[in-house]
Amino acid sequence: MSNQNYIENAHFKLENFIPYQLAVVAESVSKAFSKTYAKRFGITIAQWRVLAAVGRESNCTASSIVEHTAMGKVQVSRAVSILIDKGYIKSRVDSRDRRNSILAFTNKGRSIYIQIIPAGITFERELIKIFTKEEIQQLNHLLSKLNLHSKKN
Amino acid sequence: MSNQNYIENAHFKLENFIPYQLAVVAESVSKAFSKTYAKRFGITIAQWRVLAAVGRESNCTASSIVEHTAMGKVQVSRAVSILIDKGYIKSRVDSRDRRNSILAFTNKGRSIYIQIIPAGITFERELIKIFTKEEIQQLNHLLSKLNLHSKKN
DNA sequence: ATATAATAGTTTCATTTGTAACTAATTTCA
DNA sequence: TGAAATTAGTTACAAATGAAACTATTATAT
Repeated sequence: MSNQNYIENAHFKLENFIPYQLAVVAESVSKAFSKTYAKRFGITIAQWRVLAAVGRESNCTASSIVEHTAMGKVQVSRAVSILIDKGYIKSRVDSRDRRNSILAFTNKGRSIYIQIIPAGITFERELIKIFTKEEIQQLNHLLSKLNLHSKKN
Repeated sequence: MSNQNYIENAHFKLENFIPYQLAVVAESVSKAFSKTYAKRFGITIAQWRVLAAVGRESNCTASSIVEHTAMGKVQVSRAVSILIDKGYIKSRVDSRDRRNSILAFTNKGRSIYIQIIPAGITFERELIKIFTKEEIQQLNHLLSKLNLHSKKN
Protein backbone atom coordinates (compact mmCIF):
# COMPACT_ATOMS: atom_id res chain seq x y z
CA MET A 1 0.00 0.00 0.00
CA SER A 2 1.51 3.35 -0.96
CA ASN A 3 1.59 6.29 1.36
CA GLN A 4 -0.63 8.19 -1.02
CA ASN A 5 -3.42 5.80 -0.18
CA TYR A 6 -3.70 7.23 3.29
CA ILE A 7 -5.20 10.23 1.59
CA GLU A 8 -7.52 8.48 -0.80
CA ASN A 9 -8.80 5.79 1.49
CA ALA A 10 -8.46 7.26 4.95
CA HIS A 11 -6.84 4.10 6.20
CA PHE A 12 -5.18 5.65 9.16
CA LYS A 13 -7.34 5.68 12.24
CA LEU A 14 -6.17 7.55 15.31
CA GLU A 15 -8.18 5.33 17.63
CA ASN A 16 -6.19 2.28 16.61
CA PHE A 17 -2.87 4.02 16.96
CA ILE A 18 -1.09 2.75 20.03
CA PRO A 19 0.63 5.98 21.16
CA TYR A 20 -2.75 7.69 20.94
CA GLN A 21 -4.59 4.92 22.76
CA LEU A 22 -2.05 5.00 25.54
CA ALA A 23 -2.35 8.76 25.94
CA VAL A 24 -6.14 8.69 25.99
CA VAL A 25 -6.43 5.81 28.42
CA ALA A 26 -3.80 7.23 30.74
CA GLU A 27 -5.50 10.59 30.80
CA SER A 28 -8.93 9.29 31.58
CA VAL A 29 -7.57 6.97 34.27
CA SER A 30 -5.62 9.85 35.80
CA LYS A 31 -8.67 12.06 35.83
CA ALA A 32 -10.86 9.41 37.35
CA PHE A 33 -8.24 8.67 39.95
CA SER A 34 -7.68 12.28 40.92
CA LYS A 35 -11.41 12.63 41.48
CA THR A 36 -11.12 10.15 44.31
CA TYR A 37 -8.93 12.49 46.36
CA ALA A 38 -8.81 15.94 44.75
CA LYS A 39 -11.84 17.30 46.54
CA ARG A 40 -11.56 15.19 49.66
CA PHE A 41 -7.97 16.14 50.42
CA GLY A 42 -7.46 19.17 48.22
CA ILE A 43 -4.37 17.83 46.54
CA THR A 44 -3.18 17.37 42.97
CA ILE A 45 -1.69 14.32 41.29
CA ALA A 46 1.81 15.71 41.79
CA GLN A 47 1.16 16.23 45.48
CA TRP A 48 -0.29 12.75 45.75
CA ARG A 49 2.90 11.34 44.32
CA VAL A 50 5.07 13.30 46.70
CA LEU A 51 3.06 12.06 49.65
CA ALA A 52 3.43 8.51 48.37
CA ALA A 53 7.18 8.99 48.06
CA VAL A 54 7.57 10.44 51.53
CA GLY A 55 5.46 7.61 52.93
CA ARG A 56 7.70 5.12 51.28
CA GLU A 57 10.90 6.65 52.48
CA SER A 58 10.55 8.96 55.41
CA ASN A 59 13.20 11.66 55.83
CA CYS A 60 13.94 11.62 52.14
CA THR A 61 15.15 14.50 50.02
CA ALA A 62 13.45 16.17 47.08
CA SER A 63 16.03 14.58 44.81
CA SER A 64 15.11 11.11 45.88
CA ILE A 65 11.49 11.99 45.15
CA VAL A 66 12.52 13.08 41.68
CA GLU A 67 14.06 9.65 41.18
CA HIS A 68 11.05 7.73 42.43
CA THR A 69 8.27 9.67 40.79
CA ALA A 70 9.15 10.52 37.18
CA MET A 71 8.56 14.15 38.09
CA GLY A 72 10.91 17.00 37.32
CA LYS A 73 12.62 18.83 40.13
CA VAL A 74 10.59 21.97 39.51
CA GLN A 75 7.38 20.01 39.84
CA VAL A 76 8.59 18.32 43.00
CA SER A 77 9.75 21.60 44.47
CA ARG A 78 6.37 23.18 43.89
CA ALA A 79 4.42 20.21 45.19
CA VAL A 80 6.60 20.07 48.30
CA SER A 81 6.18 23.73 49.07
CA ILE A 82 2.41 23.47 48.72
CA LEU A 83 2.32 20.39 50.95
CA ILE A 84 4.34 22.31 53.52
CA ASP A 85 1.88 25.21 53.30
CA LYS A 86 -0.98 22.77 53.79
CA GLY A 87 0.77 21.37 56.84
CA TYR A 88 1.15 17.85 55.46
CA ILE A 89 4.92 17.66 55.43
CA LYS A 90 7.80 19.46 57.08
CA SER A 91 11.29 20.16 55.91
CA ARG A 92 14.57 20.53 57.73
CA VAL A 93 18.06 21.20 56.49
CA ASP A 94 20.42 18.23 56.38
CA SER A 95 23.26 19.21 58.73
CA ARG A 96 25.70 16.98 56.90
CA ASP A 97 24.97 18.52 53.52
CA ARG A 98 23.20 21.79 53.85
CA ARG A 99 21.99 21.66 50.26
CA ASN A 100 19.57 18.88 51.10
CA SER A 101 16.16 19.42 52.60
CA ILE A 102 14.96 16.42 54.53
CA LEU A 103 11.25 15.84 54.22
CA ALA A 104 8.90 14.09 56.59
CA PHE A 105 5.22 13.91 57.40
CA THR A 106 3.58 16.03 59.99
CA ASN A 107 0.97 14.22 62.05
CA LYS A 108 -1.66 15.70 59.79
CA GLY A 109 0.24 14.48 56.75
CA ARG A 110 0.65 11.00 58.13
CA SER A 111 -3.02 10.83 58.86
CA ILE A 112 -4.01 11.69 55.30
CA TYR A 113 -1.35 9.37 53.96
CA ILE A 114 -2.93 6.41 55.66
CA GLN A 115 -6.25 7.35 54.11
CA ILE A 116 -4.94 8.18 50.71
CA ILE A 117 -2.94 5.05 50.01
CA PRO A 118 -5.70 2.57 50.74
CA ALA A 119 -8.05 4.72 48.66
CA GLY A 120 -5.60 4.49 45.80
CA ILE A 121 -5.34 0.76 46.17
CA THR A 122 -9.10 0.52 46.17
CA PHE A 123 -9.22 2.57 42.99
CA GLU A 124 -6.69 0.32 41.35
CA ARG A 125 -8.59 -2.75 42.43
CA GLU A 126 -11.79 -1.34 40.93
CA LEU A 127 -9.96 -0.41 37.76
CA ILE A 128 -8.58 -3.87 37.17
CA LYS A 129 -11.84 -5.58 38.02
CA ILE A 130 -12.57 -5.52 34.32
CA PHE A 131 -9.66 -7.87 33.76
CA THR A 132 -9.08 -11.54 34.39
CA LYS A 133 -6.14 -12.58 36.50
CA GLU A 134 -4.27 -13.46 33.37
CA GLU A 135 -4.96 -10.09 31.83
CA ILE A 136 -3.70 -8.32 34.92
CA GLN A 137 -0.43 -10.19 34.68
CA GLN A 138 -0.26 -9.31 31.02
CA LEU A 139 -0.93 -5.65 31.71
CA ASN A 140 1.79 -5.51 34.34
CA HIS A 141 4.20 -7.24 32.07
CA LEU A 142 3.45 -5.06 29.07
CA LEU A 143 3.60 -1.84 31.03
CA SER A 144 6.93 -2.60 32.63
CA LYS A 145 8.33 -3.67 29.30
CA LEU A 146 7.12 -0.45 27.69
CA ASN A 147 8.45 1.50 30.61
CA LEU A 148 11.89 -0.01 30.34
CA HIS A 149 12.15 0.75 26.65
CA SER A 150 10.59 4.17 26.55
CA LYS A 151 12.91 5.48 29.25
CA LYS A 152 15.86 5.79 26.97
CA ASN A 153 14.33 8.78 25.20
CA MET B 1 -2.34 -6.24 56.43
CA SER B 2 -3.62 -3.12 58.15
CA ASN B 3 -3.51 0.29 56.58
CA GLN B 4 -1.17 1.45 59.28
CA ASN B 5 1.45 -0.87 57.91
CA TYR B 6 1.85 1.30 54.86
CA ILE B 7 3.57 3.70 57.18
CA GLU B 8 5.70 1.29 59.12
CA ASN B 9 6.81 -0.93 56.29
CA ALA B 10 6.60 1.29 53.25
CA HIS B 11 4.76 -1.36 51.32
CA PHE B 12 3.23 0.91 48.80
CA LYS B 13 5.40 1.49 45.76
CA LEU B 14 4.37 4.07 43.23
CA GLU B 15 6.21 2.31 40.44
CA ASN B 16 4.01 -0.76 40.77
CA PHE B 17 0.82 1.24 40.86
CA ILE B 18 -1.04 0.82 37.60
CA PRO B 19 -2.52 4.31 37.24
CA TYR B 20 0.96 5.69 37.79
CA GLN B 21 2.61 3.28 35.39
CA LEU B 22 0.09 4.14 32.73
CA ALA B 23 0.66 7.86 33.17
CA VAL B 24 4.42 7.56 33.06
CA VAL B 25 4.54 5.26 30.07
CA ALA B 26 2.02 7.32 28.12
CA GLU B 27 3.94 10.49 28.81
CA SER B 28 7.29 9.16 27.73
CA VAL B 29 5.82 7.58 24.62
CA SER B 30 4.08 10.84 23.77
CA LYS B 31 7.26 12.81 24.20
CA ALA B 32 9.31 10.41 22.14
CA PHE B 33 6.65 10.44 19.46
CA SER B 34 6.37 14.20 19.31
CA LYS B 35 10.11 14.41 18.82
CA THR B 36 9.69 12.64 15.51
CA TYR B 37 7.68 15.52 14.05
CA ALA B 38 7.80 18.52 16.38
CA LYS B 39 10.93 20.04 14.94
CA ARG B 40 10.53 18.72 11.44
CA PHE B 41 7.03 20.07 10.93
CA GLY B 42 6.69 22.55 13.75
CA ILE B 43 3.50 21.07 15.13
CA THR B 44 2.25 19.90 18.50
CA ILE B 45 0.53 16.68 19.46
CA ALA B 46 -2.85 18.38 19.30
CA GLN B 47 -2.13 19.67 15.81
CA TRP B 48 -0.91 16.24 14.76
CA ARG B 49 -4.21 14.77 15.85
CA VAL B 50 -6.20 17.36 13.97
CA LEU B 51 -4.23 16.67 10.80
CA ALA B 52 -4.85 12.97 11.26
CA ALA B 53 -8.57 13.60 11.67
CA VAL B 54 -8.80 15.83 8.62
CA GLY B 55 -6.88 13.25 6.61
CA ARG B 56 -9.29 10.61 7.66
CA GLU B 57 -12.39 12.59 6.82
CA SER B 58 -11.83 15.47 4.50
CA ASN B 59 -14.27 18.36 4.71
CA CYS B 60 -15.08 17.54 8.29
CA THR B 61 -16.11 19.94 11.01
CA ALA B 62 -14.35 20.78 14.25
CA SER B 63 -17.07 18.90 16.11
CA SER B 64 -16.35 15.70 14.26
CA ILE B 65 -12.70 16.14 15.18
CA VAL B 66 -13.73 16.48 18.81
CA GLU B 67 -15.50 13.16 18.50
CA HIS B 68 -12.60 11.36 16.87
CA THR B 69 -9.72 12.68 18.92
CA ALA B 70 -10.62 12.75 22.60
CA MET B 71 -9.76 16.43 22.57
CA GLY B 72 -11.91 19.22 23.97
CA LYS B 73 -13.45 21.72 21.63
CA VAL B 74 -11.24 24.50 22.92
CA GLN B 75 -8.16 22.46 22.18
CA VAL B 76 -9.43 21.62 18.70
CA SER B 77 -10.34 25.21 18.01
CA ARG B 78 -6.88 26.39 18.95
CA ALA B 79 -5.11 23.67 17.00
CA VAL B 80 -7.24 24.39 13.94
CA SER B 81 -6.56 28.11 14.02
CA ILE B 82 -2.82 27.53 14.29
CA LEU B 83 -2.90 25.02 11.43
CA ILE B 84 -4.75 27.59 9.35
CA ASP B 85 -2.11 30.20 10.21
CA LYS B 86 0.58 27.75 9.18
CA GLY B 87 -1.21 27.18 5.91
CA TYR B 88 -1.84 23.48 6.45
CA ILE B 89 -5.62 23.54 6.43
CA LYS B 90 -8.34 25.88 5.23
CA SER B 91 -11.79 26.52 6.54
CA ARG B 92 -15.03 27.52 4.86
CA VAL B 93 -18.47 28.11 6.23
CA ASP B 94 -21.01 25.38 5.65
CA SER B 95 -23.75 27.04 3.58
CA ARG B 96 -26.38 24.60 4.83
CA ASP B 97 -25.61 25.28 8.49
CA ARG B 98 -23.62 28.41 8.94
CA ARG B 99 -22.48 27.40 12.41
CA ASN B 100 -20.23 24.74 10.94
CA SER B 101 -16.76 25.37 9.62
CA ILE B 102 -15.73 22.82 7.05
CA LEU B 103 -12.07 21.94 7.22
CA ALA B 104 -9.81 20.60 4.50
CA PHE B 105 -6.14 20.36 3.68
CA THR B 106 -4.32 22.90 1.61
CA ASN B 107 -1.80 21.41 -0.80
CA LYS B 108 0.89 22.14 1.74
CA GLY B 109 -1.14 20.42 4.42
CA ARG B 110 -1.77 17.36 2.29
CA SER B 111 1.90 17.12 1.57
CA ILE B 112 2.87 17.08 5.22
CA TYR B 113 0.03 14.70 6.01
CA ILE B 114 1.44 12.10 3.66
CA GLN B 115 4.80 12.44 5.38
CA ILE B 116 3.50 12.57 8.89
CA ILE B 117 1.27 9.51 8.87
CA PRO B 118 3.89 7.07 7.59
CA ALA B 119 6.34 8.54 10.09
CA GLY B 120 3.81 7.85 12.83
CA ILE B 121 3.32 4.32 11.64
CA THR B 122 7.06 3.83 11.58
CA PHE B 123 7.28 5.10 15.13
CA GLU B 124 4.57 2.73 16.25
CA ARG B 125 6.28 -0.16 14.50
CA GLU B 126 9.54 0.67 16.27
CA LEU B 127 7.74 0.99 19.56
CA ILE B 128 6.12 -2.40 19.38
CA LYS B 129 9.25 -4.11 18.17
CA ILE B 130 9.95 -4.89 21.80
CA PHE B 131 6.88 -7.12 21.84
CA THR B 132 6.07 -10.50 20.43
CA LYS B 133 3.06 -10.87 18.15
CA GLU B 134 1.12 -12.28 21.03
CA GLU B 135 2.02 -9.36 23.28
CA ILE B 136 0.91 -6.89 20.64
CA GLN B 137 -2.47 -8.54 20.49
CA GLN B 138 -2.63 -8.48 24.27
CA LEU B 139 -1.71 -4.80 24.37
CA ASN B 140 -4.37 -3.92 21.85
CA HIS B 141 -6.93 -5.94 23.71
CA LEU B 142 -6.06 -4.51 27.12
CA LEU B 143 -5.97 -0.94 25.90
CA SER B 144 -9.33 -1.12 24.20
CA LYS B 145 -10.83 -2.79 27.24
CA LEU B 146 -9.41 -0.10 29.49
CA ASN B 147 -10.57 2.54 27.08
CA LEU B 148 -14.11 1.26 27.05
CA HIS B 149 -14.35 1.21 30.82
CA SER B 150 -12.54 4.41 31.66
CA LYS B 151 -14.72 6.44 29.31
CA LYS B 152 -17.67 6.43 31.66
CA ASN B 153 -15.94 8.83 34.01
C1' DA C 1 44.30 26.99 49.17
C1' DT C 2 41.40 28.37 45.82
C1' DA C 3 39.23 28.60 41.38
C1' DT C 4 36.08 25.60 38.79
C1' DA C 5 32.60 22.47 38.45
C1' DA C 6 28.76 20.03 40.17
C1' DT C 7 24.61 19.44 42.95
C1' DA C 8 20.14 20.72 45.56
C1' DG C 9 16.57 23.31 45.27
C1' DT C 10 13.97 27.79 44.01
C1' DT C 11 12.30 31.44 41.19
C1' DT C 12 11.22 33.88 36.98
C1' DC C 13 9.08 34.27 32.78
C1' DA C 14 6.80 32.80 28.78
C1' DT C 15 3.76 29.28 27.05
C1' DT C 16 0.03 26.01 27.56
C1' DT C 17 -4.11 24.58 29.46
C1' DG C 18 -8.89 24.34 31.31
C1' DT C 19 -13.17 26.43 32.75
C1' DA C 20 -16.51 29.41 31.96
C1' DA C 21 -18.47 32.97 29.53
C1' DC C 22 -19.34 34.55 25.15
C1' DT C 23 -21.21 35.22 19.93
C1' DA C 24 -23.62 33.48 16.19
C1' DA C 25 -26.66 30.33 13.99
C1' DT C 26 -30.20 26.94 14.22
C1' DT C 27 -33.77 24.08 16.29
C1' DT C 28 -37.68 23.27 19.24
C1' DC C 29 -42.11 23.79 20.62
C1' DA C 30 -45.92 26.36 22.64
C1' DT D 1 -44.50 33.00 14.52
C1' DG D 2 -41.22 33.77 17.97
C1' DA D 3 -39.19 33.03 22.72
C1' DA D 4 -36.30 29.63 24.79
C1' DA D 5 -33.09 26.11 24.30
C1' DT D 6 -29.32 23.85 21.72
C1' DT D 7 -25.32 23.65 19.01
C1' DA D 8 -20.77 25.28 16.75
C1' DG D 9 -17.05 27.51 17.63
C1' DT D 10 -14.21 31.42 19.93
C1' DT D 11 -12.33 34.19 23.52
C1' DA D 12 -10.98 35.75 28.16
C1' DC D 13 -9.02 34.84 32.32
C1' DA D 14 -6.86 32.23 35.82
C1' DA D 15 -4.07 28.31 36.97
C1' DA D 16 -0.55 24.86 35.64
C1' DT D 17 3.70 23.88 33.30
C1' DG D 18 8.50 23.85 31.50
C1' DA D 19 12.89 25.83 30.34
C1' DA D 20 16.35 28.48 31.86
C1' DA D 21 18.46 31.38 35.08
C1' DC D 22 19.34 31.85 39.72
C1' DT D 23 21.20 31.09 44.96
C1' DA D 24 23.49 28.35 48.09
C1' DT D 25 26.35 24.66 49.23
C1' DT D 26 29.68 21.04 48.48
C1' DA D 27 33.12 18.50 45.65
C1' DT D 28 37.03 18.48 42.53
C1' DA D 29 41.35 19.49 40.73
C1' DT D 30 45.37 21.96 40.16
